[in-house]
Amino acid sequence: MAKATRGPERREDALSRERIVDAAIELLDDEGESGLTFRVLATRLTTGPGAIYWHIASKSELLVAAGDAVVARAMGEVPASATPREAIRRIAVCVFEAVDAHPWVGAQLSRAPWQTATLQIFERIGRQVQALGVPGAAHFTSASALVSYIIGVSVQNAAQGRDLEPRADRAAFLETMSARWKELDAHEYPFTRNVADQLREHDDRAEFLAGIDLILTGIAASLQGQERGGSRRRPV
Amino acid sequence: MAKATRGPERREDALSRERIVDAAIELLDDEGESGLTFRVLATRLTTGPGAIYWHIASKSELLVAAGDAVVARAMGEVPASATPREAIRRIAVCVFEAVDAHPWVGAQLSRAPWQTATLQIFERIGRQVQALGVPGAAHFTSASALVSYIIGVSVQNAAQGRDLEPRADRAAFLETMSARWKELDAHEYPFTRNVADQLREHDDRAEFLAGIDLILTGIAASLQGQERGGSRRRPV
DNA sequence: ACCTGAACACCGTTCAAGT
DNA sequence: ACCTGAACACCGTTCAAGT
Repeated sequence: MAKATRGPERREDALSRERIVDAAIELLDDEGESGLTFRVLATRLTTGPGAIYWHIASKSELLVAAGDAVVARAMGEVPASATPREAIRRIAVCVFEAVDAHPWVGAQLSRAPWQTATLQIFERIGRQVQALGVPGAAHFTSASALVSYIIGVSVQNAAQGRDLEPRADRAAFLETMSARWKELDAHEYPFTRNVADQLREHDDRAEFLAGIDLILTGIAASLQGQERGGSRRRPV
Repeated sequence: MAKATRGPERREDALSRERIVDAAIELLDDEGESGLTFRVLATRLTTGPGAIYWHIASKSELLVAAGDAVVARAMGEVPASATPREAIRRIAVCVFEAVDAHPWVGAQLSRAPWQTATLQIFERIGRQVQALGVPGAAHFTSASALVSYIIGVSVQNAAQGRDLEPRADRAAFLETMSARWKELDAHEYPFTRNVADQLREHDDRAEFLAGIDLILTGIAASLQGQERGGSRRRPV
């Protein structure tokens, strides 16, 4: 099939920022963060390491671009939903799963905050915070808390799985970890020992959403306190 | 002053795991994460790079040990407090400030979750969650949400300041960032544009605590939902 | 047991030289 | 304008050899 491209004709195999970033994402997914090397990347693109520098200034710029691209695609996949609360949960899950599928994005998100990637998430969450009826003055704080939580947990979740062998039973991992918690010093770690069983049975995605719900409940409670009315609600 | 040490006498300048870790922390604080090099570290310890490997297996082990040490010291400095709610806020602030003072710890915390450092925070928070009256089955979830938020935000906050010049007015940084937000595309980023002023005036530490409060409020509200009938317990 | 420091196998990045 | 690939200035890590 012939494909109609616009703009000046380019060699199919010509280097471009876009091709480089896509190859980098592929390489990062295949080999992990330590697998991304200008030499390997150049080989995959059938060129030399120097060629890449014509299109991209540095490795860190490449990582930022790759992270932004992944987040942008994830945001594009957020399904529409009726209520703001439900929308927030969906955006959160999309970020969580995107980072889970591309663990290196996590490192990127926490390394470069207020980058395009974070901003996209912030904007999407912010609109829903607004829709929730949060007063203007609290927009930033509420959205910020949600975004921080979403990114923070996603990153930590991804880091957790990153070192596991490809299919290495997550269950087995939790099992050993739980066993280790039970062997902790009873005087130093009483709480942790007690919840060791809950660790074994827990579902990361569910815990993540439970945290979102706690924050949403907190926001809702604050709303109620703010609304005029005789009886002061719970303190915020 | 002569100092009385116990155990076998050792040369004052002998290498030891402890001395290496302390030197590493100092180096990391001075020069940032990229400044920690086995060669530089060896020079500071007036030895060769190979010597370090007798005491420590790898650079990543060194980073973990350094991070653990910093967190342990920070936890030691948490002041006592009357209510669980206040205690949680204090632990949170201590972590936040420790990571702020040692930005490289942030990367470490999110790179190696469920490491000793995280566990220490988890344990401390968990005890207070328990004291809050959260039912046993929700212990893990509540503590986990709090710890995730605390670490997540601390890490992102540290990453934010990390690239700033030593004293480079944070205010100036927020000013430029705020200005940039106002120039964003009105169709793509309506929310972010609107809160650009709030970004400029915001206080990271205050926003952080506001988020903690939202979660605590959420927990308290859940407690109340759980208790049937009269709400005899005071709000958290 | 503990330390030394040269050597190995890599990196990111640059740059003269090509097309 | 864009690409090539050798070369530079580093890394973490190892290991024979010393004490």
